[in-house]
Amino acid sequence: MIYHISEFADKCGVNKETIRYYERKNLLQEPHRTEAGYRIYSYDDVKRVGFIKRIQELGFSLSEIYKLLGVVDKDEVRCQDMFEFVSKKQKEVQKQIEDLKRIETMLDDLKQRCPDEKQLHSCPIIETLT
Amino acid sequence: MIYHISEFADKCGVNKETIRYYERKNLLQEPHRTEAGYRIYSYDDVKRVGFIKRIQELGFSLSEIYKLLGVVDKDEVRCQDMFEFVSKKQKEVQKQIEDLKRIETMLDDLKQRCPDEKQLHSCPIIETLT
DNA sequence: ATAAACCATGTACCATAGTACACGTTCAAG
DNA sequence: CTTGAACGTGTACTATGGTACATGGTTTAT
Repeated sequence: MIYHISEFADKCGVNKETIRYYERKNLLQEPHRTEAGYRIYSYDDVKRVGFIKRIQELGFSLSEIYKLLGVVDKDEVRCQDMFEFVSKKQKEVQKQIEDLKRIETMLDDLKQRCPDEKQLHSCPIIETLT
Repeated sequence: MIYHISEFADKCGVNKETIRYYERKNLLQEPHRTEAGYRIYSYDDVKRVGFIKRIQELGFSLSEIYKLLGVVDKDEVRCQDMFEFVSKKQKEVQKQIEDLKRIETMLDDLKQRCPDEKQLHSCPIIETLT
């Protein structure tokens, strides 16, 4: 199962320019090419882009993702200090979860103060949070 | 307790250009001015910027924050559809929490595979996640 | 009364994460 | 064997969220 760039981008749910962009940023290795120079992708590449998009949504920057992918690519250089990197990121993630839980509560309170389910007024919740 | 822009920005922990930027983006209302036109801020403004920065870190965009602040500002227009907006955002936040928990686990597993606490190799974890 | 420090406005610039476009080549169908 | 879709490269442009700077007015301390 191999794909050219358009089909590949479709399978990944991204624009094909994004694929070329990820290649420039080294998130995707140089793909194999046809005789004519057309890029060729495999299903593994689809999974890789899926991973990128998923953790990107969770607030990882592309350069952080590049670092993390060092593990997948077994790259000595990027794997240096991976333990520290992962530990630091984990702390961030834990804090983020705690904060999001508080935001969830805030949003809940905000909804509760919405008598006609259309308008919200004189809400002290956000001030409480500040 | 009133502040000019530099002291105000310091109290908020942001650059003073950021304050002017937030003003342009209507996240901060036009401040009062001195005779000479200098901006004047209060402690309430500090709390407001604090709120903005805090929920921004949690993945809210400035335009979402602008919308949310409609509640604080008791702005009829921005409060329209606030219930729907808040409900939608809440679902997003819940999903984000779930995803972050999975990422936390992934990071944990990643650390566990780090025998000398310095290097990580041949890790199938990320593939599991993809 | 003059320099330093601060403020104003406006515009330019930066990074991140793409997206679009121009221009040329290749492939596949009619 | 030509025409159109898909591909290649390179460069420009977009949005978001700022940051920096040029130019000029204001305030304060000496």
